[in-house]
Amino acid sequence: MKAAKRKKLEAAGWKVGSVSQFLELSDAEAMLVNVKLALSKKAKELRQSKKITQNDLAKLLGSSQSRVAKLETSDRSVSLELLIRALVTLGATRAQIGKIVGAKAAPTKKTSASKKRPVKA
Amino acid sequence: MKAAKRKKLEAAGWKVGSVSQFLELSDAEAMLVNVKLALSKKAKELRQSKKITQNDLAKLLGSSQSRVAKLETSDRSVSLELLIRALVTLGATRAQIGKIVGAKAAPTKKTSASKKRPVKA
DNA sequence: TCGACATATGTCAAGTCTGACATGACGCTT
DNA sequence: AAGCGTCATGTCAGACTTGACATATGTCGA
Repeated sequence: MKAAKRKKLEAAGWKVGSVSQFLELSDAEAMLVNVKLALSKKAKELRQSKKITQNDLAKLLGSSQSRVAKLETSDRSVSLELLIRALVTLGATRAQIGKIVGAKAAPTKKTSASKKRPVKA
Repeated sequence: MKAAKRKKLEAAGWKVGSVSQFLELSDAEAMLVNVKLALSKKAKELRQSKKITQNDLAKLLGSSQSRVAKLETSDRSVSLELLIRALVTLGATRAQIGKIVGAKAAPTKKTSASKKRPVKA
């Protein structure tokens, strides 16, 4: 990296160096995990309050019971998009979803050993 | 679908039938498009306010300039996840992101002919 | 106990997203 | 004009996500 560029980045508030990228990424990653957790929790609550089964919701979503189950247990294999589609389908408004996303994570409840990466062994 | 089940769903507020699923899905889909638009707009603003280039951000994200460009132009091929990673990396807080997600869509500005699906021709 | 239902977990083929690369367009500075 | 920096767009192999299915576990009432 050229000195001029480095200077520019530092001026913008970056600690330039290989460490920075790593830290920023884990920040974002951790944040995403929390958001997903909150969203899936809400999805489960909403579905249950509507008194419909995972299978019912799956049909409304054009998906399957197993995916809805994974959705509600925050399985690694569910995307943010699916989570939000589920919430909207369950009647959540954009404002409500925004509120969940914006809410600070609850004071680190023992988030039992989150499993490691091998989505595809 | 058995009558009992249908009754249960209707009680929960669903118009049961093939139409319902379709409507719910396009609802969710449209909402997601709007949210993505808002997020990418914000990402571009944030990056520019930090006076860094797409390439700089790409490095911080562990991605590439082209993907950041697609990100900022709301290309169909960018996920919500990437958008949010970018925002966090740019320093946005969870609350700020939640606010964007929750904000109602601006009164339908002429969203010039959004291209059709062939992500992969 | 059995059967029906609801939910959880594993697997997989098919579809989607990603980083990387190539290239094009535009504006500046030299 | 040529070179450079910045951003946009197309393409592709590899990684990830999805719906579907099989199967396991738990619950409840007959």
